[in-house]
Amino acid sequence: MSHRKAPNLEIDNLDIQILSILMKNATTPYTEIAKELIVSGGTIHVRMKKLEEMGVIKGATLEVDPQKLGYDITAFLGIYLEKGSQYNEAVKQLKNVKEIVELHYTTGSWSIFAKIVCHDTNHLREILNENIQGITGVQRTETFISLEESIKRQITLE
Amino acid sequence: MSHRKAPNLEIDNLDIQILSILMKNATTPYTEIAKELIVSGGTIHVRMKKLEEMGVIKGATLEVDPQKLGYDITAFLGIYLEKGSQYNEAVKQLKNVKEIVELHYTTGSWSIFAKIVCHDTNHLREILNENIQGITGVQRTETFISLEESIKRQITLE
DNA sequence: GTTGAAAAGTGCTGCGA
DNA sequence: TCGCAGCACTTTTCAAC
Repeated sequence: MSHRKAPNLEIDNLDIQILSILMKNATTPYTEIAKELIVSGGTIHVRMKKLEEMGVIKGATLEVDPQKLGYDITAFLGIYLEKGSQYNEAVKQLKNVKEIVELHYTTGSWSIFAKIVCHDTNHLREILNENIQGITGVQRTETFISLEESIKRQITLE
Repeated sequence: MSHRKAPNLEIDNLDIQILSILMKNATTPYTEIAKELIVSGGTIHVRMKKLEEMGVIKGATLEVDPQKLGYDITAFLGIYLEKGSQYNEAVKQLKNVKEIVELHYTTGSWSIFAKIVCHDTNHLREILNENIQGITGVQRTETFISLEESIKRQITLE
């Protein structure tokens, strides 16, 4: 009887521990992870390959300090749409606003909730007036400026 | 006359281009970046070292898909404090709530604005009731659940 | 500051258990 | 399925421009 063993699609404790280490520092060498978890480097490699194939790992990104690059203002925008059905079209246009780094379709007061990073308050006003208020279906917006980011981290696994 | 030359603390166009490439994919080899920008691998290394020393680079993190790890709910919380002066103490306690991945001190309706990632609606309710409502100074909270994350990216440099 | 190449360290692959 | 060992590649260093 033919019996093809599918790659193990379960995520076990070892996988979680590997991910936990790399989520904090993606440049940690496999050999160091292996030593810490008391397995071989090859095992780390196999597990990482599995996790990539499963789509659990979306990639590795470099974290930069926006302030050091002249981006001083982080703000949140609640956007009211005339009709909920305009969501897709609005998102399409909002994708062109490079200062928007995160955008959600949310329950509650607003249809759209966005996080935006810009140089200063003038820059923020420009984006609001010129790029966002002009989008089809956008009724009005509420802005919340972040005065301090006290927590910024990834989810803690398990 | 003693004249110590400080390391060049300016960020030029080459630095920006290097950062842009690595912000999309932190695993891009230096040799490949060098080839693309038509400089040597050594130069990339020197620039990266400078950017690290300047604190522009905060680290590299592995991006995972929370849903594939059983975290299905992303929500935003607006938290009202009785007094603004309770902020520091509240943050200290909120840091222990592992499901909170981002926390800001904001202008507008709320004192605190948080992003939270959890398993399901029950888990969210648990955190709200048991971990957040009990914190000193927390008056009430407003919850916005993300039904769809349409944009998630880093700032576009220059 | 940049280059190019040598040295050190890491990631990858196949065989064996 | 895991671990070990050799090979390929990348990062790091350094003398010279």
